[in-house]
Amino acid sequence: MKIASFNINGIKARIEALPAWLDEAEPDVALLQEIKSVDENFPREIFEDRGYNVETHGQKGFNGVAILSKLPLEDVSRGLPGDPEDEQARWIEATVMGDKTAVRVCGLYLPNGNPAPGPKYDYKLAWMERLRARAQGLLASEEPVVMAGDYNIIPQDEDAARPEAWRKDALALPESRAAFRRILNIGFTEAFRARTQGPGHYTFWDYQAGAWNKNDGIRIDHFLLSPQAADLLTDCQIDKDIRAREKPSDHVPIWITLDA
DNA sequence: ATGTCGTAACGTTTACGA
Repeated sequence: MKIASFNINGIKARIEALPAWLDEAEPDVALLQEIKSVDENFPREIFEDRGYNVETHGQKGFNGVAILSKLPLEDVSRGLPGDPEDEQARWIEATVMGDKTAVRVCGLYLPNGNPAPGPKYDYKLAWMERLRARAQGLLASEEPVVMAGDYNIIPQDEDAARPEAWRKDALALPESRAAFRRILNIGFTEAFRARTQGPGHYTFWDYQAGAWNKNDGIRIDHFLLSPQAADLLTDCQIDKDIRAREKPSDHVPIWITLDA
């Protein structure tokens, strides 16, 4: 089972590039972030024509997540538990029925949190605590669980080309990194680091200041696996080349394969 | 020179979020 995560930065803007990548990469499941569309306007037919089931959780203008799956989906749930007041569309989960095993798949768009300190940073940290609580609950199922998306977290200095430039940024502040590690510490495995060590691996390059041409990137899109999912992990890669194409997102896809 | 995008709206330009 191939599961990909891709922050597309607007479905309208990616209406050509996204299907082109899907046709090449052929993920069984694609978790999308920043669809920037209400559910009614999401162009589901483009994906249904390719054999995908489409589940969206959108809002007007910003945020928004979606699951595309060629495998059957069950028990779709929208919104991260823990705050009924939270209007932001950043979380969707569903059970993917694999040939051998069912996998609980969660797609997430974690708040950016800048500027820090401030109310946006407080929201980010509170959201991460809700994420930890949900992760704890999912662990209890003792089933394969995958939580993937744009975490807006640079886990370590080696995950940025210029770590000093991010020192005071919400993506890299010690409190942000600690909140991310708290989720790892309850028993989740970061798939990319389970298979690849060392610096120079990025999933995001800013549109500004020629960041792509200078390879001035950061690694902020991640797959976290429960122990039962980590047992099934066979690969994890970043589709870096996508960033050099016409009208790219500022993020590139990251994907895993599971023996499921 | 905060240098780029994408989206929305009291829109042919500005504000906001990233």
